[in-house]
Amino acid sequence: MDSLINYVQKNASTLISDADIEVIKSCFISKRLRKKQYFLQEGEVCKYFAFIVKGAMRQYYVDEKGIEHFVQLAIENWWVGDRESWVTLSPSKFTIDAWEDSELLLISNADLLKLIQLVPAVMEVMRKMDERNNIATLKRITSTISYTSERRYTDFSTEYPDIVKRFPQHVIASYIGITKDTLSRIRKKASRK
Amino acid sequence: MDSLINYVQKNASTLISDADIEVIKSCFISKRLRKKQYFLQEGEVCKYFAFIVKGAMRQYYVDEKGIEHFVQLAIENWWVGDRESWVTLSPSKFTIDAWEDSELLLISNADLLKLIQLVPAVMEVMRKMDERNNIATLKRITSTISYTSERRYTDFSTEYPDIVKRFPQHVIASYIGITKDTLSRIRKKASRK
DNA sequence: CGCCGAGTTGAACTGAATCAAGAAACGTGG
DNA sequence: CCACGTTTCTTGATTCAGTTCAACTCGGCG
Repeated sequence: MDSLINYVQKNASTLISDADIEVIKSCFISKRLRKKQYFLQEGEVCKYFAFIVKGAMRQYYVDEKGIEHFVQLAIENWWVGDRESWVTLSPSKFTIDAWEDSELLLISNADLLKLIQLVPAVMEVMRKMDERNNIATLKRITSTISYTSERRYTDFSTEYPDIVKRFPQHVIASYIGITKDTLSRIRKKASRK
Repeated sequence: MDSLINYVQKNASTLISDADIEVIKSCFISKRLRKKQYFLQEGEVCKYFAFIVKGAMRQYYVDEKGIEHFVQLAIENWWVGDRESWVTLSPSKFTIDAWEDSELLLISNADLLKLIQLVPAVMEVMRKMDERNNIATLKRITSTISYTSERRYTDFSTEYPDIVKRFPQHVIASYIGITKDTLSRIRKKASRK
């Protein structure tokens, strides 16, 4: 729990009282996942959004040919979940699983809405989370529609070196929208320098 | 102004009082733009986020070769602006201009933060806006990393027919990450049915 | 009328995908 | 701790989707 409280405090502009800390804690559910375990399977409703205390999670879409497209990769102090399914309680098109043994803190949309009312600082923190998310995804889109795959990879690995270290190459490749074969060749080319 | 108030009321779960409406109105600045006029030029700070009362706006990134990559297209009842620049007051990498004569309602980040404090319903509305934005951009990413350009175009034009109608083809092409030539061929192929 | 931005089209080219095969790394159970 | 199977990564040959470039058309609009 501490890392969540830390995260909230770091992103809030005011000091969080001990009473508020207790309220926040009471809204989350702890969950542990082993590597390869599912957090969400395609077709299920994403009842909980998760704050990652420890571990690494992958969110992906499986197309008609059965190919997995990784749309989000998340590690400690990030959030993971299918926002659309979580908000609308509709079945998800995505699958989310643990890539490392992970510790999560779960919260339902209803509980988060309540929590936001009770502790205004949480509202601020969530707004900032959304804000960062919006900014980051727009950058990702700019990158995919503007640059070559080589440029996308070098940009990504300098911006998120920790992510690149913790997931296998074929996952990174999929995330930036290329095949593992192409990424292997890009890396080979880049290392000859 | 009415369309903004409408937008707020539609997205709020409680009734907005007349007093609140006055407060909201007082925080926004009206602005008219003629077709082709800039709202934001690369290198400037995006001081204001804009609610589009009427018109159509384009946000794009110009790469080293001088090619424009359209990252956002917006019409009535949407928001436009460079979120990162607006929040951090750093120079923007994007250009935003009017594609039709437009009427905008502008607000600075500082004023929005104030307004959120004064009128809690606005907080709720902004959160929903962010939420939708996050969901939509993740869909866009899923689409660009998973599908062929043909599929991306048909999906986009069924989901946003109004956008497709109001912007020229080469802009739409850039938005979905292909060249105007390719889009022209895709459309030709699709019409032979 | 003349010009300019938008769209179309063909031909040549190219970056990346696909397919297949082999090497390396990894982890799990005996 | 070794052996075996699985997953990951590499590499070459081929194919293909999409780009590039240039020429031409069309439809406004000043």
